[in-house]
Amino acid sequence: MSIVLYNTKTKKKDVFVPLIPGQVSMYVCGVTVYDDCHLGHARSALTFDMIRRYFEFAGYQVKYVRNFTDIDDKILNRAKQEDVPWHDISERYIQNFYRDMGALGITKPTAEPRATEHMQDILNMIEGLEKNGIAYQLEGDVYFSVKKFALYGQLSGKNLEELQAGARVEVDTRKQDPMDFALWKAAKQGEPGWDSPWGKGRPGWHIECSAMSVAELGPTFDIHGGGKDLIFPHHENEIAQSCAYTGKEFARYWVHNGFVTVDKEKMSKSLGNFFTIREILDKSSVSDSEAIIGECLRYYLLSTHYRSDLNFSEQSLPEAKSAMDTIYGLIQRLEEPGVQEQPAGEGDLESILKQFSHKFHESMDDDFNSPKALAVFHQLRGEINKLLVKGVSKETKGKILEIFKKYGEPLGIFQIDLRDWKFGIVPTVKSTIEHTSKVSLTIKLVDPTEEWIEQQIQLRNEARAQKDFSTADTIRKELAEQGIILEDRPDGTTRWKR
RNA sequence: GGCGCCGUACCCAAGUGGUUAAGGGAGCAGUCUGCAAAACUGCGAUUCAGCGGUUCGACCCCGCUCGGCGCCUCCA
Repeated sequence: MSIVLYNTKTKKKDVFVPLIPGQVSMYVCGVTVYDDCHLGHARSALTFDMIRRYFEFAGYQVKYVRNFTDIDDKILNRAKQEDVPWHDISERYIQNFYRDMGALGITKPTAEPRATEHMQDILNMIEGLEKNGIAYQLEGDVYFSVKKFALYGQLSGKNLEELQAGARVEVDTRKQDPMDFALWKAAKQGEPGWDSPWGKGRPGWHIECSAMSVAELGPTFDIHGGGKDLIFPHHENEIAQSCAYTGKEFARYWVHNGFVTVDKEKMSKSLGNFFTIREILDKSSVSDSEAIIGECLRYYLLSTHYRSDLNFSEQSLPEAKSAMDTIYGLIQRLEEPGVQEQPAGEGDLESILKQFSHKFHESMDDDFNSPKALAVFHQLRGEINKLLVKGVSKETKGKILEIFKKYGEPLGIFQIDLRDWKFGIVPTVKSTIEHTSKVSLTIKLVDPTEEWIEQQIQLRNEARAQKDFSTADTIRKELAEQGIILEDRPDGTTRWKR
């Protein structure tokens, strides 16, 4: 089966045919490291992590490049504010980025170039553009002449006349055309600068991605990704620069993810309606619940198609958690040794698993339809639960368990060891005021030892045996207050979970 | 002003020119249970913002209207 993906360039779903059979080369715009990343950044990283994982699941070898913009006005401003060297800022937020992505189970790309490490590539490209007559110098700055690139506007569906008509930017009158964008910016007093043919300066934002993608993946590569807010002007500019420089096709498939919104509005710094990954994770009172919240966030983000916007609200995480609990509950039952179960319900297993695999691939092959894939998981859950009621052998349970782990892998869910999963916690996020980042996330948790829990259960079951139900109920209630949930089995034994 | 996206049950959310319109959360009822919990079973949109059109047939295609949002400035 072939994978089909929506290509912004052609505005339709295209069958994916890689440049080199069996391999995928992909470049994704990373973050500018001047602050902690929020859910919106996480969504982009997660979308392409899922795409990468699924390609690998489908047998491709993936070259995945995601950059860091580590020199930029925002970084310089922040450094000025804090009165620290600019690279302290970028280094700090690169580390924070890793920490947050780690919690979300986002795997590291195969290469993570930083703009400052590719200064020579950037300079070469600008010089090349200047030689081609498509870039011009202006008092130490270098600009790209948009009019000289005929295909400008093709990706975003904009044309120059309309852009000019609607331009609300204050026009730099020195530029040949208001739409021309900076390739190189001359360093102002006190600002860091790199030597160049035009004097000390630093690269413009757009050229970095062109230079780094071409340096890492060559002039033409398969997929270029990013948030849909980057389509114009960032990706439009990248195409112009790269094609004008190499004379070859740039990215073959353009993939863009939708926004995370709050009250239907795009989550962003300027509106102040953002939730950082850190503030969500930090509220977790028990250290090892971070992975759980991470998976819940992942499940939540994957429960909407990557191209749609999704609205973050107070119920988002609790709903994801409840849905995941049902599957981890099944995993728990599958891991139990079981009581004298005669395998009576295994007859349909083969066809159930075959169906599942087929539907899973069908969903993901169709433009990475993760919400559909999750639905397929829940359908499997129902089928397996029915089988378990009838009785299933230990070997079969193990086999099913492997399926959940294996197919959960491309989505990055159901990967937590059962003993670390906590059924009792409910991550609740409360946004008190509209358009602010006020978050109160409460996770009620305590951590009684397993021995103590087993002991309590034994006491309770002794009471139950003597029909002393009030004592039994008291014990159950006390355990419940500690986040321990009891489930009595038909044979008189008791299962517990946190 | 230009370009574009979205509106599916109480909430979240897939989807197709003819299907029983997935799945999750919440809810209700039943089975099971000492009671619970879990699991299972059943109920829940005769309908896909509204109105027209195309069609043998549209929620899906086209047009308009209403409502929401995005890009055009840094933005994942």
